[in-house]
Amino acid sequence: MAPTPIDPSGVACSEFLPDPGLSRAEMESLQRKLATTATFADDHGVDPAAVAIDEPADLTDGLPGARQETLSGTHAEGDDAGDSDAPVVVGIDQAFLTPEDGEERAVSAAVAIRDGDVIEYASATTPLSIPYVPGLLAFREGEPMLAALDTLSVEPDLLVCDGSGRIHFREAGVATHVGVLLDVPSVGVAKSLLCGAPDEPTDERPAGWQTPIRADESVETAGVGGGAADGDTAAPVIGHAYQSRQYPNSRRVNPLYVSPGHRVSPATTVEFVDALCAGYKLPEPTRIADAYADAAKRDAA
DNA sequence: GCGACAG
DNA sequence: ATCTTGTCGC
Repeated sequence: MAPTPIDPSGVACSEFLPDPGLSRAEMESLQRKLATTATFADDHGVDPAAVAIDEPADLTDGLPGARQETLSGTHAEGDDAGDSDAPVVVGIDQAFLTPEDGEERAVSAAVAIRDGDVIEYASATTPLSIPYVPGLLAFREGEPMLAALDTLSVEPDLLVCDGSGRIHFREAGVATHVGVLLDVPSVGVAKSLLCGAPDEPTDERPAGWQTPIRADESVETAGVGGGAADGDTAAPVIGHAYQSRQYPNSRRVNPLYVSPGHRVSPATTVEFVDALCAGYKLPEPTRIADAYADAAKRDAA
């Protein structure tokens, strides 16, 4: 099914499509508009405990098989599919094909997980028309992501994106773009900080540790209403640094930088990521999508 | 002008 | 993101 031309929020999807003709200023303008449309508060009805993953997937011997959904009209008891009432979490990641001579292509890989098990894989290979520019990542990778998500048969209750959401110069990272366009709850998980500042230093923190990331001078806050002179108001929390894993000694692990994409609050974003991590630095949906993207890339090559 | 910046 | 083997440490 083709992407909806206009999403429920009133943002025209066509404006979002990668367009080499769009100037940088125009793309930035669209992001400000998108940020105004985005919701950085909880509006999802998904309990973090309901999406928790306890056992990490074993990726040393290939990808985990997708468990078949029960296809019969009625619920079957005792089949090997998980709880079909549990929320569906979709992790998505990209890999790239850059031939010496040919055109650059993106391989988008989406993994749907329910009740701790992979229930579906979906990927799409798309030509890229825009180079990577910090702050404009969504205009490069957003379309490929939508293409992969479009082939999924299940509806995501929560989307876990690679990269930032609200932690962005205009509060419109790729997780926000995709979340708003599909009007699905989404969070962004980044391995490095794009902008903003942590309340506390993030070095050598134990697993489970977190600290708020607040908007700094480089962040244009969309906010609500007119221009209130924020003289002594604390800068808004746009995300968190979250230490998902740490080694007992020596070698240090950097924290993740997690932020709301759409319809999720900063605090709940951390809860989701915490629940989705199962012993590795990256949350399982992202970790599996990452492996799937590499596999799909090999097949495409 | 310099810095600085997800994937 | 991508180009890439071995290697230090739990």
